[in-house]
Amino acid sequence: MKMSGVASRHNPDLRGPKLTERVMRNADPAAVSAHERVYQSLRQRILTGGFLPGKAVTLRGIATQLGVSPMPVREAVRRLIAERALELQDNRRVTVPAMTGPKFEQILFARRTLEPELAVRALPHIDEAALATIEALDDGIDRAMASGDIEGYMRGNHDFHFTIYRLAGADMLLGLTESVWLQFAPFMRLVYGRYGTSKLIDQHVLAREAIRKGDAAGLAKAISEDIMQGMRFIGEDALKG
Amino acid sequence: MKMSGVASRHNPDLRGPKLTERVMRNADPAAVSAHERVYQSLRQRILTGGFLPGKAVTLRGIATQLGVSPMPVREAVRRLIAERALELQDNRRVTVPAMTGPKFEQILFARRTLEPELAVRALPHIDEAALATIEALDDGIDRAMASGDIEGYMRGNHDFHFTIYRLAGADMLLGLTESVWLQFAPFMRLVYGRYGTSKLIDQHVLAREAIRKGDAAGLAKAISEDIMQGMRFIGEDALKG
DNA sequence: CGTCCAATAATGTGATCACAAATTCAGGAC
DNA sequence: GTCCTGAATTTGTGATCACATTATTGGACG
Repeated sequence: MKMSGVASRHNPDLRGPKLTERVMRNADPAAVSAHERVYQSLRQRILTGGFLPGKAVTLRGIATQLGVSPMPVREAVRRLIAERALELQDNRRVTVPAMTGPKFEQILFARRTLEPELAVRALPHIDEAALATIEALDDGIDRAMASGDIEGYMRGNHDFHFTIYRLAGADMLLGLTESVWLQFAPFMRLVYGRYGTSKLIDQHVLAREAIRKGDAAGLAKAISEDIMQGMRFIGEDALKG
Repeated sequence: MKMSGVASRHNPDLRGPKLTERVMRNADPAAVSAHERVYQSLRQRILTGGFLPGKAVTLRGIATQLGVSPMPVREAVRRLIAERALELQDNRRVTVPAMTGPKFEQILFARRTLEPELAVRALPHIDEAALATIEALDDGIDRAMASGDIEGYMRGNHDFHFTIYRLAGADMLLGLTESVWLQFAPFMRLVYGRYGTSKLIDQHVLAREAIRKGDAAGLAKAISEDIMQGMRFIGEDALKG
């Protein structure tokens, strides 16, 4: 159980027998740091509802799962805590925070303020190719909804919104919005898991139309409606359940 | 220069001679973690303009300055990067990000959307004691302005706004706002350093009046004006300089 | 069968080491 | 002087260790 002084158990392609013989950092120049990979992995998992709110997330557990040492996990988790995607409670346990009524209401306010703005700013930059991508994403959402693929629906919905928002070229506002999504996604997943995706209505058609017509006011309204509809659906749970 | 296997050079009150004899973690039950202290320290320094935009911040440098090992600094810095208070460039250097025109505009939008809302939400919870605190802070600001104490002015201004905002009980929106402040504070300091604080006008009087009268619309307007005035002043630099 | 309580394991935190990549520095050529 | 170039130093990153604290477990007692 102690396992003292043994060469890295983490990096798979480690061969050298001596302790510091071969650390084998990734030599690829385009390589990305381990904590970045861990971050992206955890982030994606949170956004698609891969973690249950309230359930503890352990550093060593994630590290083993992802085949890295606890170190990069610490940095990734710290980052996600800063973005409020994770929460560090007094007992030092790291969990996905639970939803509360007030928090839900604040998220709704933030979304309705930020996202229509981002969409409107993006509008002039949505060319034919981008529109095609967006519509393909929406079609994927419909398929996921029809087949009850919750994770696919959530990933598609996120991608649909953010491929639009990214085109606004408003990094700072985009960052705020990303943080907001990280905060409600796990809860969204909870509700969908309970009620399924069958009751969902694709509100994105209005947005697609507004984009095609270059109608800024219409796009803002469509995004706002989409937010309201989706959030009302899960909000029925938030305030009561 | 190898220094292998020597007891901690960091924690000052370390006495034990043997390696793992005495790590001397803080035994105080109300103790806060080292990275939290480092975080608060760096954060305060950023908010009062203690770092120059563009200047590199080194982990070991901060660690030495604060008398801790690089470890907690890494976590604090990672957190500040997530809040966009610091920036990790490709060369792996950590710096305070520079201001750009688009970023300035987005910050302005975020502030004008979030802060009046927070103030209005706080209004019902501002009692006599809180109002006294707020007015005392504003008086401090006036003194700092008069004496050209830029750092004092910035700290006072931050505290003035956030003692109000905190009373809104809207943690999530407050977090977004904190992140926004961290992003413009260093630049604000730059401008003040160039032109001084003498041209500033205390716009807080209107806010104080609105609070006393319980006038929500008036408070929102006052906060909005305060933001516009302060940001316009530094914005003259942002877009041209 | 439930309730303590001691022992055991697991977890977050901080320190240190090793290393590759980046930066800085020294000195030589022009 | 300026520009190069290779050595020396510094820096961020990942791994590992040590430790206090928190959770969990396993019986003994009621």
